[in-house]
Amino acid sequence: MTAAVRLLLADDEHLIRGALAALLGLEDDLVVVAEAASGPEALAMARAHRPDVAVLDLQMPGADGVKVATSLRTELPGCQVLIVTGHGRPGHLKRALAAGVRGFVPKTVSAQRLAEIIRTVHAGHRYVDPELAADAISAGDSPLTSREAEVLELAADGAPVTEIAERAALSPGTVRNYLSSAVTKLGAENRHAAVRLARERGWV
Amino acid sequence: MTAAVRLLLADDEHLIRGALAALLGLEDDLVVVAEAASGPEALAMARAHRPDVAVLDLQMPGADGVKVATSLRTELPGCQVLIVTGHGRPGHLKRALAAGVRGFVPKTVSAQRLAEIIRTVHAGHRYVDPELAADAISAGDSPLTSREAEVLELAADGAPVTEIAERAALSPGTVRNYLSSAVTKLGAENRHAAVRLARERGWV
DNA sequence: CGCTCGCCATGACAAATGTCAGGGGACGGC
DNA sequence: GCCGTCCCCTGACATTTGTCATGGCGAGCG
Repeated sequence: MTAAVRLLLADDEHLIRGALAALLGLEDDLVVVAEAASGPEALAMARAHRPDVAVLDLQMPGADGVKVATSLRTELPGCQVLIVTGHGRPGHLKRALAAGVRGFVPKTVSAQRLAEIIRTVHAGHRYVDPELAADAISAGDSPLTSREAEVLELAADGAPVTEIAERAALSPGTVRNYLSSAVTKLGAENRHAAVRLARERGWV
Repeated sequence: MTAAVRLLLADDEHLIRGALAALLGLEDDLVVVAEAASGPEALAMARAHRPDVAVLDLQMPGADGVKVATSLRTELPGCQVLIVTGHGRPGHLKRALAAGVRGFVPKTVSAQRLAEIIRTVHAGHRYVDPELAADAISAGDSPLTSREAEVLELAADGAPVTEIAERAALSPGTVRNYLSSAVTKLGAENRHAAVRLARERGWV
């Protein structure tokens, strides 16, 4: 018989992580060798235990799942990464795939299904939740240029133009122009609605 | 021996709900009699199965945990409500307690601990996570009047004043006055930052 | 009864923001 | 080399905001 798949579980919600560990541990061919509650901790655990598959939550303190995946890609090329997320936004999926993530599923799947997906990913295949994939495709690519996205992000917390200009080392007029074009491209009423839209689509 | 505590589990994330059901089911004195993935479904399940304790996620499609709790309070007075939440904001705790919720815990607790808390709540006691309680106390009460909060909420999606005025059936000038006073009270830079602050503190 | 407070409104002014029309420079593709 | 695109800026303008002063109305309270 082949050895069981060694898993790393990372999620900041102890309740979920523990429950998941217990359920996945019931499968004969899966074994949880490490758990982590934050991004940095996940990295440390991965280095120490060298799992076959890392199951990462997208939103974690310290470093999010995609960042961790990026680091793992170079440090442990043999370790496949599977991202699990509560509310998946189209842009996140794109970023995740770009980071070399092999699987991307919402938390609405059952544990049974997750176990299957883990096996799929471990076998070298990819798995992306069909619904999330459809969202990502229909949402399309971000129409924003990098500067537009950057300025929009700085505008996210409601800061006035002058402050954004300072933080971006741009002239206030330029900031307003970028903001204006971003708002137009997104079809929003104003920059704040634009920020919301961009966030929803995962473009910031 | 006494009969086992009958539980209703409601959470839109199947992964968590299933895992939780499995883990809590392992306890001798707990039995999961119903599961739901949305607010309305939770209500229907509660009516059908009349559980002793309802374990509700705070954020669910349809109706959030607090709304469900309010309905349950009148329909099934014998059913104690325990709210579980990912990221607890101070105001939510306050609203929950006002709705007659008996327990309020973050998802960072372990399943073991949750089982104990369920027993505590079923025994007629209350339980609030110490950390969340501290946050709620230090954050204090909302300084906003009801109209200020209402207008601020309508401003949340970045709508212009005229639109807010329309939706609130107020004059645009009045809206600006309320917004202005809310911004002042919260010590924010502008209304959008104010919305963020109020959200963080759970005041909207 | 007078007081305070929340509620709703108006009008006016200053400041911030959204929009438009420009113009230069860099860089890659045809 | 020319063209398109993105980058960065300027200046001017209309619109939207934030802020303030002011007033009327009703409810709760000493």
